Amino acid sequence: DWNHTVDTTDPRYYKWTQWLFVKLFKAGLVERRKAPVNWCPGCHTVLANEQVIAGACERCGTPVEQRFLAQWFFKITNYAQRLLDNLSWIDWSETTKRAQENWIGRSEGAEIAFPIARRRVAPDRHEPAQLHAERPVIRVFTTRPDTIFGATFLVLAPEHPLVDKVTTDEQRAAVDEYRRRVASFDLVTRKKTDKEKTGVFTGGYAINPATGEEIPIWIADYVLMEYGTGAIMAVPGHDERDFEFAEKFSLPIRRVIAGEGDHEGTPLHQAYVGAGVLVNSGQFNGLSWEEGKRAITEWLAERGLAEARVQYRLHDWCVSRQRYWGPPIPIIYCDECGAVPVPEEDLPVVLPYVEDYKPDESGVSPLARVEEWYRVPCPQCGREGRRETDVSDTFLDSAWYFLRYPSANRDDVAFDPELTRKWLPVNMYIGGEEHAVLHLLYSRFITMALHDLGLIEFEEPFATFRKHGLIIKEGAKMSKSRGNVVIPDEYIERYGADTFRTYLMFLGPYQEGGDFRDQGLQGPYGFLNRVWDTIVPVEQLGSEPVSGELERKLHATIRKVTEDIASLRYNTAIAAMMEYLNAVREGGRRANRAEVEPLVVLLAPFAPHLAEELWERLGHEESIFERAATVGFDRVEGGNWPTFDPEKATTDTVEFVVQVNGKVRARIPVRRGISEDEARAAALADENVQRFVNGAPVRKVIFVPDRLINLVV
RNA sequence: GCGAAAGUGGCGGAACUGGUAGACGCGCGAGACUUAGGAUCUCGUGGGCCGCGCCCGUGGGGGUUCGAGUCCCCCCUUUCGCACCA
Repeated sequence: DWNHTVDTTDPRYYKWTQWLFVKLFKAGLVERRKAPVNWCPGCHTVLANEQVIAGACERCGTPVEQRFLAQWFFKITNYAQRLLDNLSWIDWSETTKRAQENWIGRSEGAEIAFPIARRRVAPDRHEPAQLHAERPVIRVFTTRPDTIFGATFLVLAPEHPLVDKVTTDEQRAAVDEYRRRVASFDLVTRKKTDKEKTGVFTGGYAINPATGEEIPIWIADYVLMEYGTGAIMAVPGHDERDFEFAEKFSLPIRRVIAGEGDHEGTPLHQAYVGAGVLVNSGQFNGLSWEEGKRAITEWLAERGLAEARVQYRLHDWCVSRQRYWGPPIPIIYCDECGAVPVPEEDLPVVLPYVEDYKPDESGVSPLARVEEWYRVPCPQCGREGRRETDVSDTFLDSAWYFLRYPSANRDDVAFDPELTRKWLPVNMYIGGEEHAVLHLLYSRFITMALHDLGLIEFEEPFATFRKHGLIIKEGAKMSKSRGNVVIPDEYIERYGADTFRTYLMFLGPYQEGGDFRDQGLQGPYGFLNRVWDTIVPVEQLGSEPVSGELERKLHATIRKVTEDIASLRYNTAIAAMMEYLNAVREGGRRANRAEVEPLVVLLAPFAPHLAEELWERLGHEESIFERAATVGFDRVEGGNWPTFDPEKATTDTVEFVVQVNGKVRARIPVRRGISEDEARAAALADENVQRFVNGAPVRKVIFVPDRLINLVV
């Protein structure tokens, strides 16, 4: 519907994107904070986690670095549990749901406090004073509190804020050197799982709250600052990564879980991560690991040293970008009032025209170079203020666009409540799988947030989501560098849009994509031409009604096409129409009008131009698309061609396959609803069957209603 | 490493809840019509003995069943997600 288009770069659209930002800001769902963020050196901007694909920028493919910067975040993590829970009832493809599930990454465990020990004193040194006073703690997150008696050391992420505090003078140089090295890696290098473990000892110790032992504190880059607390208790006996680390640096490995056939002294040649019973764990010995988890967490919690906790892998959505293109973030900074949202009546904040729009290495947004634009008074106190010069992520634009369509022509509201109630949520959404954790996740979050603000009545934007497949060319992924990109215009010029479109639907299952081959266009091209040749000139069409086998075939085709369209099986829908046309043209006979008219209607969604033209030539005033919208075997109202009706359209007889000892020997017409005995008699009456039974006694009859009779002799 | 999906003619792909494997299309072969055709039409087209017919055939091996592309177990291969997430 061309009267309802949206353009996210139009100020009349992004005004409402900014409005949305302000709404969420006022609801406490937006926050500016300093945090480790992904920096793309190619685009000169920060990126959200979802936009880092295998360590590289989603747009340009440059490996991403980590930087510690103040940025705007949407608190999507507040919705982690709901985003996860709702997956159980929305009708989405399993793979997409699983991708979101993995991305949200819920794990249950405990956060445990390990008090930092007084520094072990070398004989000729004094303890530094600052470590005595408070006994600060290192908090770790673990999913295996049951293994705490086996925690023989701690590992901090190199960026962990307590690293300085625990590092001793002797180790200072080594620690600093290691941290520098890690900082120089991009994320691809850092997160490689196959590289050897590295790390250094800080010189500091912590107290294992379960055993009371002093255990060494290390830093290593396999511990990530952005997950959990950025620190782990290492249990080498029961964690593969910790085991590898302990082996390399000769740290103690202790068994605290005994699997089947193990006892407390069974040596560990690799981490044992399976189920089992607690050993070497004091009063908890003998508990199963599941019981152990609960009991140990409770025991530590009583002493204020632990807390059961759910951890998500999902992070808050970093929405600031240092690009030029994008809606300016509608915030004004004021020395007195802080970050003040732009009042709704002042929206949109229009992107200024600039000559030099390219971001640079400095990390400062291009808008920060436009002083006359960013210098504005504070909307609250009127004193000198400064606009936020970052723009918002373009994924924010698309996270709510579906709400805008019905209200696209309204400048007074983002989306009209009445229209929204009428048209949304989206019934069927079809898109690429690559958006599983980008667009689809963001849209769900925004929808939930708007729901909670009372602005819409539903909390899931897309009732049904289906992914489309990827189309490859001659067996290879299309790419500009390979020079095998399909340019539709070239094909449309040669074969027409109808052929091109029909071929795309025909070349494979829609949800799996397929292989685009130039020669393949011949099929649909010939088919559509044959449709034309069969119908034109219309004066020569016969006027008899559809009858006999062809009538059955027509009903079956209407049904199949209808069902296949609904289930996105376009390739078989088209095949069914081809089959039907072949039957109509069988032996070069003249087609009847009643035989071809329904075909034109069925074809309309695939070859609209052809169908429209033929429909007109067949003498119809009414648009084919109005007609097509009413077709369907459960939705036909009137109409002048036969329609499929499961009650009426069935015939009395049906062809049975007759097998003798499992081999097909005959096909016989049999009345519907026949009994097993009657079937047996009918089958035995057949000459061919008699030949194979050859007088032998029938020991068993296998009877599949409406389908098959198998005589076992 | 974890998870998921998929392996069917020369090719893209059909086959509903187990019931004549290869629909439909491409390609190929033969023929017709044509001055000609890369247009159109007709017929043929999984493999083998190439004769009715029979035998063998859905990645490999086993199993369940009267009957398996379809269900179960093991293996192989490919593709796609996630990936040092504690």
